[in-house]
Amino acid sequence: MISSAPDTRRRILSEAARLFVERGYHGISMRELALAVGVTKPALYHHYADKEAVFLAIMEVSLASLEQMLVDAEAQSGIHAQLGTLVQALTESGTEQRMGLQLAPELKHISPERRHSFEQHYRRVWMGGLGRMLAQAAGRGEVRGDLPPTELVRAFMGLLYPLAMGAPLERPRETGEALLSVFFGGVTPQPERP
Amino acid sequence: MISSAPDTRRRILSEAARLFVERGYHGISMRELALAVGVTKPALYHHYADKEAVFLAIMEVSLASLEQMLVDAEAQSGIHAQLGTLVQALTESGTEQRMGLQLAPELKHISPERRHSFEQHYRRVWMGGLGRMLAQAAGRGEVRGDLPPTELVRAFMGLLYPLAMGAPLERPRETGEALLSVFFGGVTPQPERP
DNA sequence: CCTACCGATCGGTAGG
DNA sequence: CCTACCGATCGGTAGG
Repeated sequence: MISSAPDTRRRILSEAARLFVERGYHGISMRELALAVGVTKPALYHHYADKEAVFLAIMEVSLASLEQMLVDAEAQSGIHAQLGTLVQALTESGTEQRMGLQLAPELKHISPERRHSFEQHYRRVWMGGLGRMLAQAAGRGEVRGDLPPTELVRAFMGLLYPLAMGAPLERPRETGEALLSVFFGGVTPQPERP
Repeated sequence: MISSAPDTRRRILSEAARLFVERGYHGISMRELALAVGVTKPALYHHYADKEAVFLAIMEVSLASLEQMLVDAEAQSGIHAQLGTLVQALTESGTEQRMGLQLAPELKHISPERRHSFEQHYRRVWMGGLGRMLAQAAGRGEVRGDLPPTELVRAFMGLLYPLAMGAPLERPRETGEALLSVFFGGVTPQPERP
């Protein structure tokens, strides 16, 4: 006889992530989540201490997924291949992997102690990882050195925003390539460069 | 004897905007809002039919402000001056004018009919205005013609994202200029261009 | 004493 | 614009 606990936990996180993205942290109740999963509400509390624990578990899983994307990207050589790999991973990944980015603004609803702890982790992994890649690229002369790495990270994260947020894109791959092309080359025409 | 109703309405929107940005649509109650404004809860309902009406009133005011920024920007000649004017207006404007951008994701909590009506208005004014400016610039050869205007708008709105969202920036003017510089020139070094 | 739940209800608060 | 409330639902927990 096999325990179904791990599967139940997985289904809780999957349904909760979908509902949190759709309606926000305060937009769903533990009752609705329980109904969507197909268990009773007290059963949710058996698996997760409270609503915040459910939310933070989703964020941790998603952050681990983003971290893996960063590792795969950094294994490439050259900033073009690295960010291309990252953008491709983001556009090809299911909704689940992007949810960390989509749900990040909802962290404001989590109690300060738990929020700050996770935010530290998030910033270190995600913004830290991007910052490292861009700073090393600047060191190799592959990107402009006149802008602080912070601003480069900001610009790149801004360009990634349409890939993660809002309604699903019609042609995510093409949009990803277009955004990356703007990030590297800008929108000013450059007849000299083919 | 002067009626204080207009002032009360203004204060309701001001406090509500602050609270909605801080804690999200479902994160504040009409009781909290009444307390913050210094009126009773039923008094709120005297001025606005319901919670959604308060939220949508904030969005309409903010969209009118964004529309004025677009008008001022379009009066400039050349896409550089136009977007520069727009970014400067965004970074110099108080928090109030940016709230339409910050609160846009919270529209998902508004009932479909009222939401769709506003979203149409929003898209026509904001994305439509940006699209018009960028398409005309492409027609003048000031921006790349190989990317669809939709993608150019997406890229620009993505770059604007850090200006509006998240914690207030330390040096908004410099960040605005850096983001605009990436939008126009990209991050690839161009030794030939001074 | 464990995992995996159940039906019922707690004290408070939501929008109106 | 107030006091005084409503139907319902909120996040979380009781005993078994």
